[in-house]
Amino acid sequence: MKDISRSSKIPLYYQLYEILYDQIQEGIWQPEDMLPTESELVERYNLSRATVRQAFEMLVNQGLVYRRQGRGTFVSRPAFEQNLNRIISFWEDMKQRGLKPGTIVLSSELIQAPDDVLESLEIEPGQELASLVRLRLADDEPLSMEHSLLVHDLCPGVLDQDYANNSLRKMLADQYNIRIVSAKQTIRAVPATKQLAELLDIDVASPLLHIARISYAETGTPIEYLRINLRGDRYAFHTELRE
Amino acid sequence: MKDISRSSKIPLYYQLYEILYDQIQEGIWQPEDMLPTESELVERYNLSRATVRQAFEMLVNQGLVYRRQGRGTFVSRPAFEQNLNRIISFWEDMKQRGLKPGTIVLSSELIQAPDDVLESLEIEPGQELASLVRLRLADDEPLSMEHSLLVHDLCPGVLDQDYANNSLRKMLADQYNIRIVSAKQTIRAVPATKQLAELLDIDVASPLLHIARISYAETGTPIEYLRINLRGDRYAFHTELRE
DNA sequence: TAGTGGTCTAGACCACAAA
DNA sequence: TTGTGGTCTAGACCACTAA
Repeated sequence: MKDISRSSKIPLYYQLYEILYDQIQEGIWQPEDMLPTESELVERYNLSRATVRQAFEMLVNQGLVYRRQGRGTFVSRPAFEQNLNRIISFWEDMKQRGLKPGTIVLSSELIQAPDDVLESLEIEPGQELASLVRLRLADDEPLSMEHSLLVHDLCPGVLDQDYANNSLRKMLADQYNIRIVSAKQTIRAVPATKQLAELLDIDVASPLLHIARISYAETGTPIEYLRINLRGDRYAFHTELRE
Repeated sequence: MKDISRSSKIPLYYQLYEILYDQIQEGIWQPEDMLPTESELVERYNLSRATVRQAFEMLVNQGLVYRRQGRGTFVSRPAFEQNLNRIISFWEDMKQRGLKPGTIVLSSELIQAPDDVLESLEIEPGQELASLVRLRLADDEPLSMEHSLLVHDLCPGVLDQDYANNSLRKMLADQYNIRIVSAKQTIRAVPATKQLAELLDIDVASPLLHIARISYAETGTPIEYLRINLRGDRYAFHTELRE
């Protein structure tokens, strides 16, 4: 069982949040199951109650659990997939959709920042970016191409990792104490270029869902410029609207 | 100046939240203005710091303010267009984007409900639907094709109106007292059919953003099944994500 | 260096639900 | 009555920002 590291730079409440989050994702608790009580977690992990509550609060804000005074904390039923308002990893997304995720790293290198991302990432011309290109598979079939550009000064050496098996977000959190907490994105429908068509195993000019996303750390600092091209025949967004 | 009541049943943090919320709404602080610090509020209202932080947290969660370690708490700028979480009319959308809206009604008729919408609209086979097809223009150029299917029993005679100049939502609210308050939608990238290509003045198989949306009244009753096909070269969604 | 918000502790009392 | 989460206090130390 995972534990909490006192020496880590990652806040205790966040470590607990990750533990609980993972356990819910792994299905250790099913919808409507009651989670451990606050006092159980206080004892189990040797934390104060306020710290435990802070972790729970994150889960509540995400709609993953709900709390009832006098009763306990329970796993929510999965809502209509809400993959447009929340930042989730590719792996989580595939799991929610019942598909088997796969990743092939196509390239991983340091580059000079191209002009078109300078403003988005709030950096100067010539600054170095870590460029990571990954082909994503769902049930062993190509699904999408992801191109990440990271401000290398903020996470030096970030490319010395194996991103076929590790989440970039997790690496940023664990190794550099950078937590991506918000993002802005634009979604378009675009035709597949010849290169994309080959990689994704579709016809040239087939419709793709194209996402351009800027991700920010808690401080509001831009961390990543991400472009995703998703096969239009294999992927759809689901979202709920309010008045 | 409003104050906090210790005898009230309303939690102290919530009372403070309301005070700050109102003051922001009243424009006492403008975007980018710094709010009082935690310790100022602790003194001013005789609260503990944790209570003050709880009030701030609510404001942060709503996106009304943001906080920066070492600097302070500031009023947020009005957000990046949030056209994926809110139901807005075509008119409002065009206005926000600075484009001139236009509408051409292509067809308006009663039809038997096709099988593929029965479940979505929670109706029986053979039930009558009002079908309304509109071409939408932006700056006098074709932008999208919208096909609405309405449960006719809930709004009889709804098609006896001029939808070139009137909003369907407004008509439902004014004439039938039906307010659409929530919706679920799916967004895909699809190739333009020959018919759509002609209407939208694009090449066959050009990428389109396709939306399928079910809209619900306050009671949770499905009202409308809407399909929109938007030109990929002229339209993009913008949205913000959170952890 | 002074002042900000971020994290964390160790208590306390309360409201609510279930047995 | 017992155990749950909800509210609140009074501290402490840390990380970051700006002067």
